[in-house]
Amino acid sequence: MSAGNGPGTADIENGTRGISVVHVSIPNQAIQVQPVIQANPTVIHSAGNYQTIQVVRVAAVDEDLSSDDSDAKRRREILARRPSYRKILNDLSSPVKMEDDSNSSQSQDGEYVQGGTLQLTAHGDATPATQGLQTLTMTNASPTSASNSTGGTTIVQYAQGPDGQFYIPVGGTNVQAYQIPGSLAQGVVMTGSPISSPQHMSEEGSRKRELRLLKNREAARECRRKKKEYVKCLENRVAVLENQNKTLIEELKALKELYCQKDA
DNA sequence: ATAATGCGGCGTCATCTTAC
DNA sequence: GTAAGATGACGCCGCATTAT
Repeated sequence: MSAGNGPGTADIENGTRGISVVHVSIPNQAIQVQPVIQANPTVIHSAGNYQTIQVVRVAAVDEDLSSDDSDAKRRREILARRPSYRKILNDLSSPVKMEDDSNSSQSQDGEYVQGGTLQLTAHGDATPATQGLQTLTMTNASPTSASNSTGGTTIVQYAQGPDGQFYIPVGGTNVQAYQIPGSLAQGVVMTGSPISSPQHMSEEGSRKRELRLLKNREAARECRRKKKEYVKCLENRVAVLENQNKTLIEELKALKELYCQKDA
């Protein structure tokens, strides 16, 4: 859909689940861009003499969708779960690429940093580590992680004993038994005795659980970070639209005055 | 000084989404 | 269909601010 009224144009793309992405193009001279908005390339794309902003439109609960039963169902779906931030950001055609496991994100100063899901990379000699600690790098893990962190990258130290178990130091002094299943530790060559007995099975189960919790912990942190970023993005859009609204109101006022003068 | 309150972050669980 | 990732919901905790 496209609407061209006066100096500006608007295109609406139907997104998923009641979300529409509205592309609004208005002349450069009709918009004053605040620095904070310019710092966020997801908001404004410049095309010649026009600035294009995108407005996410989320259908209100009672809006339009309530026309029939299928719409009611759709509405329930919307209420049940909003689309993921990844999806929303993709819909916005944002430079914030959320592709597969290589999510990107925006840092506080507007710079985009590489981020994403837990990515384990082995460093050093991955042979049985009775000779010392090995490290795993977790890309874009939270700085508040229990492990050592440097600017979005968390280093997890571990040691592998002669029994094939991996040990992760806890609190710098304690060493907690922790075996990383081979299928889950990407890029890490796992050695160790085969696990078959019921006791080993239960140990394996609890280790799997621990690993799942660890990964989910990291995922939750990442999700919160993305959510904050998303909210920040929306706030920026609000600022843009308020500014645009103000400018248009002033323009309208000026045109009215001009018209009245001409009429008198 | 201390209780009350609000806020933000965290860990976990359950469930949904996505990729294969 | 399944495994792994993403995210909403919940409860907990620590910290800052405010009221008493």
